[in-house]
Amino acid sequence: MIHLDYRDSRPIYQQVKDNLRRMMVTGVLNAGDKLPSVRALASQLSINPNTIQRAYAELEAEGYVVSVTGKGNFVAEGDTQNQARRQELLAKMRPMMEELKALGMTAEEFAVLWEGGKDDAASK
Amino acid sequence: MIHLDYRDSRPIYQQVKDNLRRMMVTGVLNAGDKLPSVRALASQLSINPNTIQRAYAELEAEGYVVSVTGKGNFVAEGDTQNQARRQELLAKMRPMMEELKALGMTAEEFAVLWEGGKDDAASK
DNA sequence: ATAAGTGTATTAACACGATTAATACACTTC
DNA sequence: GAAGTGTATTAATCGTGTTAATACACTTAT
Repeated sequence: MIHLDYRDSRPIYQQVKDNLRRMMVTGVLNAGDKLPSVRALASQLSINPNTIQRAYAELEAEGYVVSVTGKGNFVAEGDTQNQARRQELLAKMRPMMEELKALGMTAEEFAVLWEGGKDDAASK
Repeated sequence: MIHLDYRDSRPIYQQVKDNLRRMMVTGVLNAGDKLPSVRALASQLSINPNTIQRAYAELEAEGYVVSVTGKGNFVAEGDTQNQARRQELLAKMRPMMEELKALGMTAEEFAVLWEGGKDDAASK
């Protein structure tokens, strides 16, 4: 079941996306399952259908969902999901890694980081 | 010399930051050098002193600059610069790496990525 | 074929946050 | 104490992201 939190600063469509993604990853929803129609889900959550549409569209772009005009939205195959999501994350990380290289970071340091690097998080 | 481009969508303070950082990294400015005062630089670029102040403040937070009230802003030591910039980048990357782990990405795959991974960039 | 369901596209209103400005305060040096 | 420096606070402004309103296109079943 999807639950929205209006005190959360994150946009609605993002909350919907995360809810659905979690349900798909955890097996609450399985490949091939039909998702609620944009209007049905919008009505159920008392929000605009376009907001659901946006969530579905982005999930499709990420490979989690397959949309078919006139029929509905369906959960994509698991492998497809992972592949697409990986590409997305890696695309974001690549430029940062380039700069880290330029700053002299070594492959060894990076390997350590992948494990569970203990650093002070100096986020602004 | 700092040059601003008002057709650029990036904010002024960001352009100032990048200009200064580049000058420091390329050796046009060296550790210990005194930077122009916030008012002087603002006047020279015909912008508000607060904008320069913000640029300097963020560069200081990133370890590139040291500010001393009443005296001025100075270029920090090179090592400090790198350390701070690394921390910043790693802080951004960490959550992404966490998700990649959850998606089943292995240390080996990641090591390859560090080298020069050949992928299609599926940026939306 | 037509109605009722589905997803999609376009446009506009709205709100919030980032950016910049205005102004006053605090410190250092001469 | 005057003239330089950085700092803090507040407010105005402007963009952009988010959501809504509405119309369009496709599929299925009656």
